[in-house]
Amino acid sequence: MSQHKEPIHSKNVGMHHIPEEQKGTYPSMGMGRTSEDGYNWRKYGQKSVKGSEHTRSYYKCTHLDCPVRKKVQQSHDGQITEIIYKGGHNHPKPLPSRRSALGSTLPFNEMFGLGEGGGSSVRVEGGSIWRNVQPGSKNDRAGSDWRANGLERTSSTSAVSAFSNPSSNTRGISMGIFESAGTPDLSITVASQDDDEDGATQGSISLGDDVDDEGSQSKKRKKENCMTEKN
DNA sequence: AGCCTTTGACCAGCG
DNA sequence: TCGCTGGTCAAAGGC
Repeated sequence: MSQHKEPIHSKNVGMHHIPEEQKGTYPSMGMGRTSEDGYNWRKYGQKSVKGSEHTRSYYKCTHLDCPVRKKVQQSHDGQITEIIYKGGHNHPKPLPSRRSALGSTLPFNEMFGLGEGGGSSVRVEGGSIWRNVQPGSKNDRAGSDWRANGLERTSSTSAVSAFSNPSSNTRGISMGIFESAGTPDLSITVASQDDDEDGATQGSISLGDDVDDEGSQSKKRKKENCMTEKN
């Protein structure tokens, strides 16, 4: 498997500044089937894109009916330059006891290197998109791109502003939520800092109704209902 | 025994 | 219409 793959790969999302905790959280899985979001992912493909400058890996949520797919683009350094989620989970997070749902407890900002301003961008297509804006970083451009893409493919109600006030985003995390076909349940939550019990993780994202914590979910749900008024 | 990773090939969409 | 890129599937191997 990927037990002892390349250590360089294992840090993926963490970029360079990986807290020990995170390292510990990522025992030694090459890329982790359950990484950032705490879900189980199965790699189903890999391709070199952009002249082999970047490698794009394709992951699928291993859950039975979960259509969620994830694209992880990383440079030769093994650094994740972009993570793209497609769709939303329609199931709760798998229990950590199952196999390796370790990332479930990872701070959102850390798991993507947001806290450090690594430079990786994460976006969620087919439902919600979010990323960290890193002024001065190469991603700056990507930012525009991302946005364009998001709007492009999801020209629905842009609840962006109504969602999370861009002005109060803790670490410059801008996010937008869009409704898309095929993603009935999708909820994205950004715990700025004043938010609820997400205190443990200053930034958490929940795609689809998956958050395991019910408490916070209740609150979140309210928000979600406001914007993702799917039903 | 089961699940995941890896690699190659094939297909679809776009320029 | 041809070529290229991106995305997905399937088979084999490994842990």
